[in-house]
Amino acid sequence: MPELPEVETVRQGLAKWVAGRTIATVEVHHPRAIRRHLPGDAHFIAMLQGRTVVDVARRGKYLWLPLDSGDAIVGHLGMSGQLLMQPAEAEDEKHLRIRFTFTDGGPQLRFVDQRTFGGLAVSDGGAELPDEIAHIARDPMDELFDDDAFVARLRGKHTEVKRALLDQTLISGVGNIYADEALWRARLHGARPTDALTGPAARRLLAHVREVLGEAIVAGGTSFDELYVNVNGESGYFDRSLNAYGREGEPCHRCGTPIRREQFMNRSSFSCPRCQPRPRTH
DNA sequence: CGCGCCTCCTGTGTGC
DNA sequence: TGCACACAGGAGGCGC
Repeated sequence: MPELPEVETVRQGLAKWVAGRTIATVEVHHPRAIRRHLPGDAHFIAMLQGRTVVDVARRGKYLWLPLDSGDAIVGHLGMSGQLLMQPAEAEDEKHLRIRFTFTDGGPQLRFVDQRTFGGLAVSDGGAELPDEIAHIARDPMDELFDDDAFVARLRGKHTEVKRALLDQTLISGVGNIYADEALWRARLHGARPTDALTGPAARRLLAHVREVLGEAIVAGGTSFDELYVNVNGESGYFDRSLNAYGREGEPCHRCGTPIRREQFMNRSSFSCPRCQPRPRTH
């Protein structure tokens, strides 16, 4: 499930393989793959053909490819999206949605997406920061992320701490897996109310978020199945380092208590019953 | 306006 | 063996 470390791994691969190359052709194989782009496929294609990719940028779980035109390709992988570099002769993937070829005749860029929660769009004049991403907060790996402002906003919210970590307008890039991992490291239950967190506790949590994201980037991300791979089709190996996510019934790596699984926000949450006691409810 | 629930989508695994 | 259903979950939209 692509979160910040997986998207950053893809970004690095794309930067290496497509920066500086000029787009020759674009094929759209599925209508849902083009997101929020009202003018349609023809316009999407026309704005991209003949353009040179200048760079590959990321904020949170969003990627964008600034073009020499000043526009940008904006992408989100959703649940199952992949951006793959493939030789022209490679067989089409079952869920191939968009294909880019380049004027140098080298490897193609393919957007492949089983569940079609992901998609690409063209952002008019979005090379610097696409409008489509303007509402997304900076992520904690961004050197301009404001720790003080984050702590103040977090503590000012009237919600549960895991909900806040998943709020991409507060802090971006954290999804279900890394939220659970950061909460485990911080010894906090996800249902803890944000307005009851002390400043130091909020700062410790942020430090743990940053630490787990950093370690996962080094590992190339977390792959449970074939749905997340880098641009060369390779899996990340951070799943070996997980302490909470997906470990229901297995011993906590700190205290040995079996990890519990709870339903939260219509999805699974994993935590240690002993290290992360549930807050008292009133 | 803040908060939280619902929905989109498809392949895989499980239980009867 | 086959069918029904739960599950995976990011994020936009909408209702309270």
